[in-house]
Amino acid sequence: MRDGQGEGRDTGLSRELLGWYDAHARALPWRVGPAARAAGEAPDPYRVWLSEIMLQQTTVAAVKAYFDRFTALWPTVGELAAAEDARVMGEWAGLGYYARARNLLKCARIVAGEHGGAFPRTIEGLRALPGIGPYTAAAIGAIAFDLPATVVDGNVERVMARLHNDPTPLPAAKPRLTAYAAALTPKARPGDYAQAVMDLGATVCTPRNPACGICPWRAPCAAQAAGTAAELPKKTPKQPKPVRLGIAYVALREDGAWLLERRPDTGLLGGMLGWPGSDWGDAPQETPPLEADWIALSTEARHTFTHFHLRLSLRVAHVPLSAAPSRGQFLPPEAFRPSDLPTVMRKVFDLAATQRPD
DNA sequence: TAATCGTGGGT
DNA sequence: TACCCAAGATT
Repeated sequence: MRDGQGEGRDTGLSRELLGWYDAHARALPWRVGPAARAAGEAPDPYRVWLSEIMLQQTTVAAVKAYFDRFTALWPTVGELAAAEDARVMGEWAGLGYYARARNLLKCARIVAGEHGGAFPRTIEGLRALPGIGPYTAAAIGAIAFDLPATVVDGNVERVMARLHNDPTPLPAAKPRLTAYAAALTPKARPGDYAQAVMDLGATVCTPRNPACGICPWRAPCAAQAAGTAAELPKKTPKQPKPVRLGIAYVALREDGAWLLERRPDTGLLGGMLGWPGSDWGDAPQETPPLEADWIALSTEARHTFTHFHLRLSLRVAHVPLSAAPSRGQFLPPEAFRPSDLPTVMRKVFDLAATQRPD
């Protein structure tokens, strides 16, 4: 499909984009910018990996503080590998998609224990590690090791759909968009190029109101010519979110300890701390974790997950030192920070700590 | 293949 | 308010 003409065009396109990146690259805590890179500075594969895991389905703005905190606490993969599970899960709390944190630890321990602390330098080797899929393997390979790998994230899908004015809805369009992206990937500076396409998507070729007027790919863009850029990419309609109901129990012992439980490693909020409670469904049943004078709060906690809305009714109780719960364990104040809780559970804490029972 | 898995910000 | 979206992986 790619004849001599096409090859030349593609080389021109990547050169245009790299030139734009040299002038407009975002400065990011985990990034070695184009000037420093040209001067020979190499990125730290640990920092590249950590940032890529955090950035999965997560905005740059949300990641920055977590990245700074993690790298301050654990500057190397070996130190992260030696951390306690509960500590890492607590630091990840609030960032979401908690399987990432569990796989982060698994991966760190494999790299530290089986690879001498060095990340594999091949796409296949990276891809074999927990939490590293097709995108992340390509990103680490290109950015950390300058492997000629093609990254395809949401930015790249959008940029390619517009560049080729492809109306095929996602996710069905992904294989073709991947082929488009692969055909454009240059052999020179693949790491900078990968970051350049993503920067273009994040700052110019945005989902809404794309800034086509300042785009380095304005001339070759088929959607720009057709006037369809803002409508692409097409996506298949999403399923409506059902409402689920639940009950959460917040017990405060007289010495200031809170009754919390560690959720199982699999499923929603896996591996995180939470308040004991009912199942979440159509008709939750009262399942208090201990006998007490439970007081119902008038305000429920509302939270929306990826695929359902949750309304949690709250029950609070003050209990004596002799309290013997059937679930969970009492954590004294010095062993528990509200920031260790996933957001939905922190909402429960905030309501229980501030609402007056009635 | 399709469902599951979080959260905060923007519109 | 409600919906969309963000550097996806796993099963």
